[in-house]
Amino acid sequence: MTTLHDVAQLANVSDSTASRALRGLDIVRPKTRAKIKSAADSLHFELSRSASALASGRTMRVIMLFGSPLNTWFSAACMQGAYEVLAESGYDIVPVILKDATNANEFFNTLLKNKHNIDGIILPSIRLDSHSSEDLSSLKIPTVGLDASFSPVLNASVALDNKSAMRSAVYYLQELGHERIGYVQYPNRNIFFSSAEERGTFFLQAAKEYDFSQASVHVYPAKDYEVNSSLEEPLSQLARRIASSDAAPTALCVENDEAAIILMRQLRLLGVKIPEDISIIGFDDNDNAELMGLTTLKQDPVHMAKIAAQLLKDLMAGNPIERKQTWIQTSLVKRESTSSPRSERTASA
Amino acid sequence: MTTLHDVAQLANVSDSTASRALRGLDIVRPKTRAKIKSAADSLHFELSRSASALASGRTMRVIMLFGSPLNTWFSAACMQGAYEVLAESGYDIVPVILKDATNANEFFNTLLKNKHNIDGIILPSIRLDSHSSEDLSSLKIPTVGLDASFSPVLNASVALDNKSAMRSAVYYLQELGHERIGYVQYPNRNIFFSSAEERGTFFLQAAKEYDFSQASVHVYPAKDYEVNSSLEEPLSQLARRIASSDAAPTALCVENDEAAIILMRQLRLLGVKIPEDISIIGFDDNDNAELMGLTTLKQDPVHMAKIAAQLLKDLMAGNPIERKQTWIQTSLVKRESTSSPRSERTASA
DNA sequence: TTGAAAGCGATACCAA
DNA sequence: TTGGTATCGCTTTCAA
Repeated sequence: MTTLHDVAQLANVSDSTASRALRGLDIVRPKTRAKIKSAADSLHFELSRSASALASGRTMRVIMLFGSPLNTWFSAACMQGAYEVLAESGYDIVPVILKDATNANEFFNTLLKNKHNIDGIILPSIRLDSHSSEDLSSLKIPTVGLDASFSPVLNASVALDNKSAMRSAVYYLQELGHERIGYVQYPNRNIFFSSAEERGTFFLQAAKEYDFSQASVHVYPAKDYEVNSSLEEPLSQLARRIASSDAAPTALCVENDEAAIILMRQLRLLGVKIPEDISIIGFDDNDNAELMGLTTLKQDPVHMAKIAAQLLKDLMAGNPIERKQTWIQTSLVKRESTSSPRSERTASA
Repeated sequence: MTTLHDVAQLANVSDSTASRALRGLDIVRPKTRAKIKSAADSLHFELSRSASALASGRTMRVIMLFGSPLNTWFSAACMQGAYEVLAESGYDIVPVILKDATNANEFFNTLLKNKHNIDGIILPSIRLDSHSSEDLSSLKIPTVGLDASFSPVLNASVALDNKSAMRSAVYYLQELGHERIGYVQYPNRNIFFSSAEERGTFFLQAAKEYDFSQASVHVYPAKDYEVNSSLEEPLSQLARRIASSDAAPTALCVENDEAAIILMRQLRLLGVKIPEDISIIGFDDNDNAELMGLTTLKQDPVHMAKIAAQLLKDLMAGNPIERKQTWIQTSLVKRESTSSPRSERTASA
C-alpha cells in the first residue's frame, strides 16, 4: 500500500510538503507541487480518507436523514441533488433511514453519539420537537433542513412556499369559475414531518382571501383514510362519497400527485368525468403527473436539495451564508385535469 | 471530545479491553463488558470511525457505482436494497455516479486509487471490458455485480434471467394466438451496460424456439430512435411506422415499461386500439405499469440489490459464498394491455 | 516555502 | 481474560 510518505520520498520532499501539495494548499511552490503531483500519479496514490479524517478532524462524511425508503420520488431526488453539489468536493453522502423512530429521541441519541463521525447533516422533511431540538443544537454540527421551516436549531433551511402554492391553486380555480372547491389530505406515511401537512390550512386561508364562503370550501381530512397499505381502498371510498353528494365541489386540490391520480381514477370508475364534472389539481409533478394529464403544483426536490447541500457546504467550510431561511416557489402546471365547471360552460354556451 | 480512553478510565480497564467490549468481541467477561458499556453510555460515547478504520484497515465504506442519476427507478431501488442489508452492520453505503466515463478507464483509475478507502463495491448494470477488467481484479476488493452476468473479475454477481423472461413473454403471446410479434429496443442512456440490451436477442431466440417464422418476428432497433432528450418524438415516429404498416405485428414486447407506456400512448393517439389492435408487454413493472394497465415482466431491483449486498457482506467478512452467479427470475404480470389478436377474436366469435 | 515531530483515536499483537 | 505498546497514514503546529 503506497502512502504519502512514498510519494514524498519519490518527489524528494517532506511528508508535510507532499500533503500540502496534494491538498491544493497554495503555500507550495508550483514547481514543487508539479513534482509531487506527478510522483503521486505515477504511484496511483490517493490519500487515505481515514488517516486524513483522524488527523484533521474532518470526516468528509455528510448524513442525509430519511423517514422513508430511499426509492421514493422525494428521497431519491434529495440524494441526487445533494450528490450533485457535495460529491465533487469529496464528501460522502451517506443515507440514514429512521425506521421505527416514533420517538425521535433514539435518533438524536445516535446522532449525538456520532459526533466525531459527521461533518454535516441534511434533514429532509423532519419535524423538530422541542426535546430533540435541544439535542440537535448541542451537536455543533452544521445542520440544514430541507422541506422544513426554519427552527433555531437548524443552521439553515430550505422550504417550500406552500402558502403561495395554495393561493395560486385557489386563484386558478376561481378564475376558471369554480364556486365549490375542496382539499383532499393525504395520510402521512413518513414518520417525520412533511410540509405537505400544512397545505390544507393554507388552502383554507387562501379560499378565505379569495372570498369563498365557508360553506363552499370542503376539506377531506386524512384521518378518513388513514391506512398503511394501499391508498386505493380509502380513496375509492372517498370517491364514492364525493360522487354521490349533491353539493360536491367542482374542483379538488389533492395534497400530492400520487393520491390525486388514484382519486382521479376512482372517480372515473364511478362515471365522474374529469375535468367536466370535477377538476383535479395535484402537487409535486412527479413522473405520473404528465402521463395522466394532471394539473399540478410543481416542485423540484432535486433543485431544493442542491440548495440545501450548498448551504451545508458553506457552513462546513465556515463560510457565512446569506440567509438562514430560503423559500422555494412552486409553479402551477396546467394540464387536462382542470377546466371550467360544467355550469359555467353551460352558461357561456 | 470523549475518547475510548475516557471510557476505559471510567470503567477502570485498559483501552484494549474497552475496545474489545465495545465491539462485541466475546473474549470479554460479561461483567467487565457491562461495566464498560454503561460507562460508554453515560459518556454518550461512540467509536471514531476514522480511528477504527485507520487502525484496523476496514473502512466500513461500500461504494455503489452508477452510470445514471440516483433518482431513477432502478438506481434508487439498488440503494434501498443495499441499505437494508448493509446499514445494520454499520456500513456506509456511498453512491458514486460516473458522468462522462465513456471510457471506463478514468473510473477504474479512480477506484484503483481509492484502494485504501473502500471495503467493497457493488456494480449495478456495469459492462466490463477487458481493459478495465484487469484493473478491477488487481483491486483485491470484493466486488459484486448487479444486473450483470458473471465475469471473472467479479467475486459474485446477481443477474436477471432475461432469457427465461423473453421466453415466457413469447410463450404467452403465442398462447393468446398472436402470429406476428415484435420487439422494441430502447436506447441505452446509461453509460454502462444494462442487461436490458440482451433482451432483443433472447426474444428472437425464443420466437424461434416457439416456431415463429423469421418473417413473422420483427425487431425495432434502438438505433432508430437514439436520442438524449425525450423519448416521445422517436417513439411517436415508431408508432406511426407501425400503425401504417400492413403486416404490423399484433403484439409488441418493449424493452422496458417507460418506453412501453409512451409507445402505447402514441399508438392510441393514432387510433390504434390496445390491446384490440396491438398487444403490448413491458418490462420492469415500475410504478406506472399498474397505473396504465400494462402487462409486463416484473423484476424487483430492491430484492436483487439485497442479495448482492448480502453476498458482498459475506465476501467482506471473508465468509465463503454459495455460488458466484445468482440468477433471478422475472414474473409475467398480466394486465389490460394484452389480449388475443383481433383475427383470433373474430374467428372465435 | 519547506521540514521535523507531535499528535489524532482507535486496533492488534504479544505478554502476562 | 486483560494490559502494554507499536502502529495505522495523515495533518498541523512550530522552527528554520
